[in-house]
Amino acid sequence: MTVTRFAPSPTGYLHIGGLRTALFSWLTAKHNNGKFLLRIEDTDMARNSEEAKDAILKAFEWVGMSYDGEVVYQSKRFDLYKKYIDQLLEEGKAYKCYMSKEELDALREEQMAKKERTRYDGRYRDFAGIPPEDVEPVVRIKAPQEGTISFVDGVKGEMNISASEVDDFVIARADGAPTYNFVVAIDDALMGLTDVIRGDDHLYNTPKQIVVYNALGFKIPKFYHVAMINNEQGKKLSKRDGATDVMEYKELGYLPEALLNFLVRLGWSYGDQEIFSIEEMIALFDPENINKSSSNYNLDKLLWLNAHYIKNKSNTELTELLKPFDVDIAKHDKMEMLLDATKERGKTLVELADQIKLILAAPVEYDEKAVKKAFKGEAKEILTDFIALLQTWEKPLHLPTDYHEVMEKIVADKEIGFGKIGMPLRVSLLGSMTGAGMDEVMAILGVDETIERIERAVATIA
RNA sequence: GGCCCCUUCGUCUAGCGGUUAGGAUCCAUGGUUUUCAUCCAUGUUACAGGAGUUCGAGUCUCCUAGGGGUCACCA
Repeated sequence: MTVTRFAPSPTGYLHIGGLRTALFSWLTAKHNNGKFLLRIEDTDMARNSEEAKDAILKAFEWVGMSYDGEVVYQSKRFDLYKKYIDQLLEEGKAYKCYMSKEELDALREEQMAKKERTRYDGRYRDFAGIPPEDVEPVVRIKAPQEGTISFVDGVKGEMNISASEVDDFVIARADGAPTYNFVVAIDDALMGLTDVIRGDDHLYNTPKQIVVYNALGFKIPKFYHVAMINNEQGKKLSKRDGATDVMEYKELGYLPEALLNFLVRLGWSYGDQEIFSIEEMIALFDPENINKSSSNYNLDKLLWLNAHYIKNKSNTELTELLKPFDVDIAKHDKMEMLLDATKERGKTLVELADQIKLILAAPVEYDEKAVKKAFKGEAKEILTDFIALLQTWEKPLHLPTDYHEVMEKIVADKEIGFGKIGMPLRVSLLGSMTGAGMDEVMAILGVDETIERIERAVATIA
């Protein structure tokens, strides 16, 4: 059975790039009817935070990616790691290193001066003498001293790393706490991982982890190293480039399905297809098709996808989604009409909410440019006549088409173009030059409110 | 600096030895619309550079350039 995982360290919010690797892992598991596990990498007590962990879990909840079983916390598994450290020590596959920090620093400086790669020189690997008393030892694992460590990466292809690139790295700190590369290998093995999909930045951890797998006799999973997401300029994504925290997207009015659709197409594709429902992603995703090269974040595409998903949401769903954006129209008797008139005009829920607010609340001020363009010439006269026409209209005024008839009448009577009445009317009702169709707006407002708004506008025209 | 990875329209990408190098987004233009948006149509724009292999190279090899990753008792 396919088992994948996402293993964040709780040092901050869930990053957009992290969400993509999580998505790839999740899709791989779902596609194969396997399991997707979540593990919190909190071995570094000094840098962890409970809030960060909660924030990550919350982000997962928002996008709807569910994990199987219980969340695994590495901080609760120290006894287990200790057992393996002792085992390796006993088997002679690991050893205590009494090198002090000062000595290590000196070694590094020397290597850097000689422009060599900085690496531990293995001085305690076969140490049999009397250890210095004032140094708490770390435990180092014996890495192969010659040859190459090879593995097939599902994204990068065949990888061959020279043994000289991997030194006898620390698996237990002086205080006994295990280190990252050690516990990752153990947990991935014990949790039954078959496929490890993670960021490109872990590529060089892989040979180290393979050393651990081999020392402990664990089965090595398949690795996939996914390239980074850069900003539009191809540089590392930073907060200056817009939202990097997944939850910010929620606040900015993005739909999780749009964000996921956007992310899945960064580094992966299925022919020419752009729109993927969650079900389609699951059905079609294959990590073997992940691109080798890094991709750039592109807001235009996200916006386009978001608009697409908003347009295709039902009005009922939309009323719920709009609530956090100060628009509660669940009980509005013209709810359907309101959304039909606006849902194609907002690329985000924020924009959609703004459109609706424009209709719900009478304008307190009129857009300056709009006034200049619309409230001029015979506008005042036309609007006044329009009010009169509405007041004396004998047919029912309920539907947009009803109001359209009134518009047609005034256009015919006064022999003017639609624009002559449309523009001043729009500014009168919404205070702006753009927005929903007039017929719809009037039908939503009703005759009384419509007339009131026009009267108020007329009063401002000199 | 050592080691490793990457490079097709501005951006996301298709392509897997023979294509007028395709799609999407963006932008522009036109149509629809009382405005805006939607929608539809049309258009501009790409194989980083250089050698080779081959009858033929975006696709294979090498070199150069550019970009990125990594070298912790951090994850």
